[in-house]
Amino acid sequence: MTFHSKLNYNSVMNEDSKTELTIRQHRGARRRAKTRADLLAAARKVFAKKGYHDASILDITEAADVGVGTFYLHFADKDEAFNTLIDEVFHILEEQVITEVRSHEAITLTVTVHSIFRHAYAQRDLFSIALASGAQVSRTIRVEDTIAGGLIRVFEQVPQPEDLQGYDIQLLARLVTGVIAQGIIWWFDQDEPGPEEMANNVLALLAHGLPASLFTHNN
Amino acid sequence: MTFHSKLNYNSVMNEDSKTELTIRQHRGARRRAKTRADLLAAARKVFAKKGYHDASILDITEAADVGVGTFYLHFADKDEAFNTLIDEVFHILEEQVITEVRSHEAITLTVTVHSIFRHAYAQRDLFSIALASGAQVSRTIRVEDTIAGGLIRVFEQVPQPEDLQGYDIQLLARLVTGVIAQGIIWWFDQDEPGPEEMANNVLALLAHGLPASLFTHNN
Amino acid sequence: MTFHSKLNYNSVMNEDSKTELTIRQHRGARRRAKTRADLLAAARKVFAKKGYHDASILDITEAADVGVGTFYLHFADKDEAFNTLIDEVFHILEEQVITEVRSHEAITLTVTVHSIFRHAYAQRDLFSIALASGAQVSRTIRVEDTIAGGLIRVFEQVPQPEDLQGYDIQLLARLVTGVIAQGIIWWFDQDEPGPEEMANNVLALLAHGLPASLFTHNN
Amino acid sequence: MTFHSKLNYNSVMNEDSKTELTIRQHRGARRRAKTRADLLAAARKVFAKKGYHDASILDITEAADVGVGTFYLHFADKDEAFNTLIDEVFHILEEQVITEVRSHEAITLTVTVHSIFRHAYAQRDLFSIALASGAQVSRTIRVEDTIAGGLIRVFEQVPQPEDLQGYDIQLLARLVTGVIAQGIIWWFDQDEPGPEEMANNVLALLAHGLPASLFTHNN
DNA sequence: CATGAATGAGAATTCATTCAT
DNA sequence: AATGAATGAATTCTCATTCAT
Repeated sequence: MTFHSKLNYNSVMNEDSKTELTIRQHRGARRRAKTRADLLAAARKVFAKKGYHDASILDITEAADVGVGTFYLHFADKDEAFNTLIDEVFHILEEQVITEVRSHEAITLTVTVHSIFRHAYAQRDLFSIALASGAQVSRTIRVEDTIAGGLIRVFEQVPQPEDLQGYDIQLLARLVTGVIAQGIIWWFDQDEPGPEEMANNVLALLAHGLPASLFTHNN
Repeated sequence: MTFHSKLNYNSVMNEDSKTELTIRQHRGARRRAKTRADLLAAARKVFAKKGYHDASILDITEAADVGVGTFYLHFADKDEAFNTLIDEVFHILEEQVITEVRSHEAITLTVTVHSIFRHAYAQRDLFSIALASGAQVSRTIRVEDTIAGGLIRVFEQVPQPEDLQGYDIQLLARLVTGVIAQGIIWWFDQDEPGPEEMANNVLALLAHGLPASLFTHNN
Repeated sequence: MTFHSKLNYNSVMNEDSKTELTIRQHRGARRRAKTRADLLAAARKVFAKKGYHDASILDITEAADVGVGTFYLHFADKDEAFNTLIDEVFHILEEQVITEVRSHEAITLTVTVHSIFRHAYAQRDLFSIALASGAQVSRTIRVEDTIAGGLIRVFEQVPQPEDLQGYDIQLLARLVTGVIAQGIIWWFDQDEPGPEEMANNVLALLAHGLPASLFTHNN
Repeated sequence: MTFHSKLNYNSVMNEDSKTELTIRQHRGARRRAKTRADLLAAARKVFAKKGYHDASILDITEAADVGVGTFYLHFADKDEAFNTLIDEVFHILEEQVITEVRSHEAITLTVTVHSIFRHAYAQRDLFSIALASGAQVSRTIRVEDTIAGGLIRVFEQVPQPEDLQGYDIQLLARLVTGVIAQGIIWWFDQDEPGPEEMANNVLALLAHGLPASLFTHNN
């Protein structure tokens, strides 16, 4: 888990800070980071269990075993905590997918989709909240945007760009995102199939489409 | 808009009811139905604007220009008003899709998808709420269930069932639902493309899938 | 049941009232009285079941099978309906006790107490409400006042007034009322013993008091 | 007033708590206890003035000069506050009566009744509410039960049990409770006579009963 | 830094009462 | 006279947020 971006938060120091003080601050900073991590872990648990709206700050602070006021020392409000949580997971998703994809010779949908599902399955709890409550929380970067963004990057690197001619890339990415999102939502209630098989299902659909007989009616 | 199912509410009449009584009852019932319709219209507007959770009963009654108490004369709580709204639209969707599909020689995905998008586009506001808040409201029949249900019916009537062999119909229906849902969600922020073109986009994806070059990396 | 005191309520007549009109009014008056009686009967039932505060006007009008508005045609508010009910029962109590007592040669506590319990047992439902809710309703003549009043009359007619010398008649009447009231309250939960035996119990206590051994400690 | 049972609320302390911590905790706990006491005092005043049903939470918090929400920090609802109040007084009554009675050679009605009235007079306000509203509040241990319970204990310790033969002890205790309760209710409106004289009146009635001339009519 | 008692705005809900028909 | 739809004041209760310690 990485909180580095937040750690300098309070690092503006008192003018009379001495070496000793610096050490103290380090201790404080460490404690602070620990508390913050506790809060985020608790928030995740609580959000997953109760959903965004029914989760109260008290729920979270109790789960984190800290005082109510402490929450506000780390987050401006519930929104911020939620967004932090979501952002975190998505940054990891992005990084991980990028890394995994890079380790292959080319960026293909196959690799990307597998990678997404693998990560989403491991983090089912958060993805549930994100997909269920995302639209409710104003400032949230919608999960779908992240996925769609990843897909667009894949589409743009297609070897024969003419293959995608005629498609509205943006819309296309969205529609494909829909398939993937539903795959993840499927895990709300059931754990089967696992990520690899799920990816295969989705890829099969995306690769060949549905049987022609569903679209026309020849007699 | 049809509230017919509710209009008989007060129409059970005493056998010995006189013309005068009948008129009286009618006036009351008519007023009642009008108020109910106003409330539903207001609820629709408010839900669309603020989302399920941030809409308060007061918001709704003010938009409907009735007293707070009046709301509770017609609905037990916010949930019930919301569900009424959703149910209504979905019953109409179902009926309309079924009717439209029937008027064709065979039930094809083509017809179904076009029909769904046509209806959803006309009712974009409600579909937004339904797709965004659905998961938040316990009793709601999730929109996705309705769509998936319709798709399953289509799948089951495919002329050559062997074409779908190997597919998990339930999951498949879900995944396809995802594409359609994202198509509708697309209309959250923009009005283009219209329903027919949207349907065509979706159908193209579903019929042929994505270009093979996206999946493999031949050199 | 006597509503005579209320029946002239609306009897101020239009100047142009004709004989025919009078007849019509009679019909109206009869109908009016019937509705009023229905409402009182319903109120009694509802008050007995739910208590004063939890009984709503709607409860009463529904039980009486009339419209809500009708209630206000007969009573100014809930209080008035309640008080009417109580007053009625107490007037009957008074009349009945007076009649019964008169039929005996002399007014004795024995006769009075038996008479009170007989009546109270028959009307347990109303007495319950009166004793339980009486203090809650501002304008109500408290039940205890009625009983105490009756007792005072008995005390004042005692053949040898010197027997009561030293007693504060008012307070004494109250204290005795307490015994009787508790006898009635006893019937909240149980129906045994019946009125005659209850009266005997109370009279035994009032006649001889409790055994002396309870008061002193001789060894 | 003793809130001791609640005072240890926050006093469970970390073993490694330092002096500083102890003080901090004490301050919080002290403030909390003070607020709670304020609320109870205010509730007492408000209940006494308006009765149970007409007292609103707002009335109480305004009288206590705290925010509305604060009430709910200390009591689940109006019922709980009311019951707390009643329980408190009755536990004190019980303890006090028991103590006083013990200090005498034997448990006699004389001592018990005097003790009850002495306490009830000092707490007239609360006893009023308790006797007037008791039946309205579901969970309340009815005041009468407490008094009756005390009396039963006295009756059971009578030196010559055969003296009470033929009496239904339960009912008898209730009836006697009625006398005592009416004595207390007498103080609703007037302050005279004081507790000792009141007790004497009641004891006189209970010891010797009423003059025989009230019961029979010999000429 | 951490705490948790206190706060009060805001939400839901009820119900006595009015009034057009 | 009767009706019942509509009203809105009043009440309970919750919870994000503040702040003294």
